[in-house]
Amino acid sequence: MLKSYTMNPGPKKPVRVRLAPSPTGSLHIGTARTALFNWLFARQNNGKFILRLEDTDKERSEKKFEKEIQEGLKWLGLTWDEGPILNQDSYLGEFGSYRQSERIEVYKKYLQKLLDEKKAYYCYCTKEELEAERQAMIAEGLSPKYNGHCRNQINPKSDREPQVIRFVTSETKIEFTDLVRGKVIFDGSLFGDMVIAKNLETPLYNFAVVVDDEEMKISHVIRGEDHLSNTPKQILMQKALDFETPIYAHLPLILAADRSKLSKRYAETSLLDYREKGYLSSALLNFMALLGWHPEGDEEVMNLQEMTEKFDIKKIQKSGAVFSPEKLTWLNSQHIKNLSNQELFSILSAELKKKNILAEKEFLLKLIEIEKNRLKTINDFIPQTSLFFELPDYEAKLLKWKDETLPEVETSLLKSLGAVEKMSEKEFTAENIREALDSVVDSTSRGQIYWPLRVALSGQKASPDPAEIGSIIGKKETEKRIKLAIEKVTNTRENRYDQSS
RNA sequence: GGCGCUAUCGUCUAGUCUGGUCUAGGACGCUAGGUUCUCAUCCUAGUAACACGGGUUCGAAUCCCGUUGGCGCUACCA
Repeated sequence: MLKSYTMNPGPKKPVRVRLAPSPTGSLHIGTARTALFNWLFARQNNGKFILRLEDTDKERSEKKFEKEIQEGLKWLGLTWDEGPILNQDSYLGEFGSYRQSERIEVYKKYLQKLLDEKKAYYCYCTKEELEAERQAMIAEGLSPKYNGHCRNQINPKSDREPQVIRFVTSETKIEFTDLVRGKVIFDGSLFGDMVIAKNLETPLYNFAVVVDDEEMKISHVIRGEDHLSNTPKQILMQKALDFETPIYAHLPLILAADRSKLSKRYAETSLLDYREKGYLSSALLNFMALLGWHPEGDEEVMNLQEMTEKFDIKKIQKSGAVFSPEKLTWLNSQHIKNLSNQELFSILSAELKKKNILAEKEFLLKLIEIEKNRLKTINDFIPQTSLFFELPDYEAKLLKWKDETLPEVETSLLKSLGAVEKMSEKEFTAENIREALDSVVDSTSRGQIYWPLRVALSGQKASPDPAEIGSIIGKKETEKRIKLAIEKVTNTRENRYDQSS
C-alpha cells in the first residue's frame, strides 16, 4: 500500500528565500536571473534574501568564484540581507557560516541522527560492484537504482571499509505544489536508496541543501527547473528529519537559439562579461526578467523598482526561454537613453579614465548630449567620439555628395568655410552654425553643402550632424578641418586625370 | 531506456484557470515608407504563430484523450 506525502503550506512563515550557487564557475546569467526572481519575491513580501555558497565539492569550488559571484550580484544591485560579505573571509552570521564547507559539524549532527534512527546506513558496496549491477539492470531494461544490498546489513562485509552513507528512501508517491508548475507527483519507488554523504564529514549536495534550508528557515525555494527532480528526494529527507517542507517554485531554463542549454558557444554566459562589453546592469536585469516573465500591459522597459512593483511569481512561464542577444542590445540602448546626462557622465568618465583619455567635464557633457541616441553599449562611446579628439584620415572622394565632381565639392567647401569664417567664436553654437550654413544652401539640395562639410569635420561616412560637430570642436578647429579637406581635393585634382567626365 | 516538465509569430510573450468580444494583441528582429546631408534616434506600415490527430460543445488557442517534438534529471557533481 502506497502512502503519499502531500505538501501542506502550513502556517504562514516569514518569507526567507535564498540563492545557493556553487562557486565552481563565474556567475552564470541563469543564476543571476534566479537571483533576480528571488530578490524580487523577497522585496514584495517584506522578506529576506539570503546568499549561501554551496561548496561541498572541494575539488571544483574556488574562492575566486565566490568573489565573482558576489561582485556580480552587487553590480546588479541585488543585495542580500544575510550571507557572505564581499572581501571578508569569515562569513559567520546568525545561522553560523553561509559557506557549506564551514558547516560540516551541522551536517554531521543530522547525519548521525539519521544513522541512529536507522533512516540511513553505511554502504559497503564498491563502485565496481555498483557499476556492474547498474549495467545489468539497464540490460534488463529496468531503471537503474541501488538494490538496497547494505540496507539491512545482511552481509556486513566486516573486512571492508564503509564506502558511503545511504538514505533509506521510502517507496511512496511524493506530491508537491510548485508555484509555477502546479501539482507535481513523483514515484519514490524509482529512486533507490540514495547516497547522501561520502562519510560523516563529507555530505553531498542533496543532503546539505535540506539541512541548510531548514536551519536557515527558508520559506520558499525558488530555483532552476534542473532541480525539479531533486525536489522529491529532498522532501523525503525533510520528512525523515521532521523538517517543514518549504514552498517550491521552479523557474524555466534559459536556452540557446537551438533550444539547447545556454553555452558559451552561443552567447556569453558569464554575467560580468556583459559589464565588460558595455552593458548596463539595469538593462541586464530588465532582459533577464523578460526571460520567462512578462508584466501586465505593453511596456517592457523597466527598472528594478518598476519590476518590483509589477512582478508576479505566478505569472512565470513554464517552458524554457531562448536568450536573444538582439533584444538585450535593444534594451541596453533604451536604458542608456533613459539615463540622465549626469548619470551617463559618471559612467563614461570612469570609462575614459580606464583608457587614460583626458576630457573636461563640459566637453564630455556635450559629447554625451549628441551621442546618447547613438549608443548601443557604453563601449561604443570611445570609438564613436574619437573624431572629436582627432580627425581620422579619409580619402578625398568620400567628400563627394552623390555623383558630384571634385571641383563642385571644392566650391561647396569654400561656401561653408566662408559662412563659418563670418561667425565669431562666441556665437559658434550648433544652432547658429546651422543658420549660417542654411544661408549658403541652394534650396534644391542641402546635401550639397552638408555632406562634404560633415565628411570634412568627421572624416567618416556616418557621423553626427556637422553643425553639432563644429560647435563641439570650435571655430578654429572647424576652419582647420575644412581647409584640410579643400587641400585634399585640390591635391587629388592636380595629381590625377580629371575624373569628372 | 525510465521518470518528470513542457508546447501561441524566427525570438520573448499576452490570451488558457472562468470556452464566444481572438479575422490571436504587444515587444525584439527583419522589410518598406516618413523625418533627414550620412549614421543613429524617432514616427508609420508590413512580415509572421495557436505542433499534430481525435473527442466534448451550437461554438475550442482556451476543456479532455492520444501522438510527436523540445528540455531536465537519471553520479560517491551541484
